[in-house]
Amino acid sequence: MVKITDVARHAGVSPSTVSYALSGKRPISEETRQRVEASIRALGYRPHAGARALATSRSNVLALVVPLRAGIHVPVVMQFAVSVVTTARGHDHDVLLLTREEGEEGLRRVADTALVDALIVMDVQLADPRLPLLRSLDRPSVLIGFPAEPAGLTCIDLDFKAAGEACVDHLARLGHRVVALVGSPPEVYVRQTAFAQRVVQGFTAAADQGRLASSVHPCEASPAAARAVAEQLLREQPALTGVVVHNEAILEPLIDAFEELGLQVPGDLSVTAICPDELAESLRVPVTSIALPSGEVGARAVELLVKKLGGKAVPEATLLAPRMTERGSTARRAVA
Amino acid sequence: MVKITDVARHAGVSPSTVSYALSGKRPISEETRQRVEASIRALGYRPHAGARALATSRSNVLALVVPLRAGIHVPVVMQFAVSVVTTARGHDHDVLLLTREEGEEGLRRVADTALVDALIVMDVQLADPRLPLLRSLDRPSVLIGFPAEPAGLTCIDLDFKAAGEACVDHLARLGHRVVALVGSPPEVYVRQTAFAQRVVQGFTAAADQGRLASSVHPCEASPAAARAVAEQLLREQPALTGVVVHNEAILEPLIDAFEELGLQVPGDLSVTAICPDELAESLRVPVTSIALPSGEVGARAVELLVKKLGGKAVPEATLLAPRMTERGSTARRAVA
DNA sequence: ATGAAAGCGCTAACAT
DNA sequence: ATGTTAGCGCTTTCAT
Repeated sequence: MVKITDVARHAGVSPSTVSYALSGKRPISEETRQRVEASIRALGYRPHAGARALATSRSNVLALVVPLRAGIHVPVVMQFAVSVVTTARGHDHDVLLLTREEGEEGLRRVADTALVDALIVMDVQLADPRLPLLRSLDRPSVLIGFPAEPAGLTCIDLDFKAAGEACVDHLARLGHRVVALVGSPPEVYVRQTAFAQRVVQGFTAAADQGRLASSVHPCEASPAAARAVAEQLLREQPALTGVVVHNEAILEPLIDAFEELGLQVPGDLSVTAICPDELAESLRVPVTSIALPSGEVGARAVELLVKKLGGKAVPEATLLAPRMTERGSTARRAVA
Repeated sequence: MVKITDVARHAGVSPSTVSYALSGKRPISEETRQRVEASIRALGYRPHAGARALATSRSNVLALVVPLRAGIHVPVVMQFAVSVVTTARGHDHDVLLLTREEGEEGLRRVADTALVDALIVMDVQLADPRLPLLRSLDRPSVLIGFPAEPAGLTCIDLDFKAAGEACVDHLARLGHRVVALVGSPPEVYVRQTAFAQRVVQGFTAAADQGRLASSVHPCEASPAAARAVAEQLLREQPALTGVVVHNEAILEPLIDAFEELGLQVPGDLSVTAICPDELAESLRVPVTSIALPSGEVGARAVELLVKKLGGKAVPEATLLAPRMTERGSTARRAVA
């Protein structure tokens, strides 16, 4: 292994000069900088990550904790992870992948051993058991999603409440008076995952304010469950003309079920969703939707973390405004 | 930060005793071990990862290079990654996530800086530009997939050739005489991704040997493309009764298209696939399939790597035998 | 503008 | 069975 002293000898300078030439933390004459850089290339020198971490107490590694449980749409997690890695690399950091299964002990481990400088935690629940730990850790973190008590933590997410509202407002503007929210699987609500709750809040609030009749229906991630919900809605809410779907897995089967039950989308029923744009675009009936901007959230999360690592203050809460794209699945309510 | 000398002082022993108590690399009297462990807990001591890496030249971190390109089924990648992380943790290792976009320079970087001890590379192509680098690196690696020239490398994957054969054999045994393979998007073949090619080889070889008429059809990952292929097959191969699908994204739309075109599955057409079990199970018509065992491949890859790190020899090639599960989508050919 | 040298926290000879 | 100590490779203070 070629080390900094090898480079120093080859360039005829001291190790510290090589170090400073690399970091730019003190002025180096143009001439010696050239010689040092030439030697580095000639010898193929790479600073040893562990040695550097030891000397600087910085590993330049971020931890990313991903969920892998029922009811979470996998491509969203993946896209998020990729965007975190890409953005982190742009700031000279690498990313250590942790699963949620490691629990609090896992977070403590990577933080206390100084394996990582900071942490990004996905899939935050309203009362997340990891919150006290994250508050007490000596390393900064960013949460994806908002817990019930976000004080003292840095959180970022799509503004799901606003997203729920935007869907209802869109439907109301098109003249719809009876709307339903088909949501995530029951376990997601039982777990009190924040984002699912917030959609419900926004949906309900906007419906109440606009004096729409509304109802909420959790739904398992299976075509059969989608079919069941569709049948139930037709039976119990015959006046229904607007549906908001917040469940990637059943968006397509649900629309299929409605059509098989004789309802045209958007002729008889307007459907809008909160889901990744790629999904909304790819369906047989392209769906008007609020984008789930996983890539942007990931990138912003890393940027927040890098700022915190640099000692800069960052806002505790970052809510990304919902962005709606109209596609073919919503239309003005047909007047009977 | 609490360090090993703090623990030593607190326990009234030397730092090396603490170190050895932790590693078990030399005998410690039961009594002092107790004292040391008590002190460790009392102080909440965690060895500094960087310091340890510097002293041992082992970071206990594995690199995982994931693809994120068109034509790759995301859940498979994710499941693989999770299984790698879980298995690695079982061997006291962590996982650094790299995207393929970092290229050879990225691999060289994490290897030469000693950030990682070893590498797992997914989505290997027949003539992968990273192969020479991986051969020359001073750190062990395991490839997921087989390049054209695997000599000197450790590779593991499902035996895709055998999988292609098994599908044809299954169909042949049911009396089918004209079969088609609906494969991955064209770009996957153009890129010469090994596994796609091998399915074609196995499919074709088995068909030729069994004297079945056969044809191969790449297919984009869109319902429209699936529909087009279905129509083309009916038009050009009216005698077709058996289809092998190797393309997760279009398995469901393709079956839908066949049925819309008036073909019952499995009454008129037997369909078998190479795909994750969860997908095959979840369809309206559960599909007879060869499992894509991402979890097992990930776990085995880590185990191979850990063995290599331990200085043990491992086989260059590991081919996982295909495992077929019969579900509702294949049946004996109806005799006209 | 550059060099010398003292750590960073841990492990593993080399003692005893 | 345990202690002493010399590094591991790098950064950064302190000199000059």
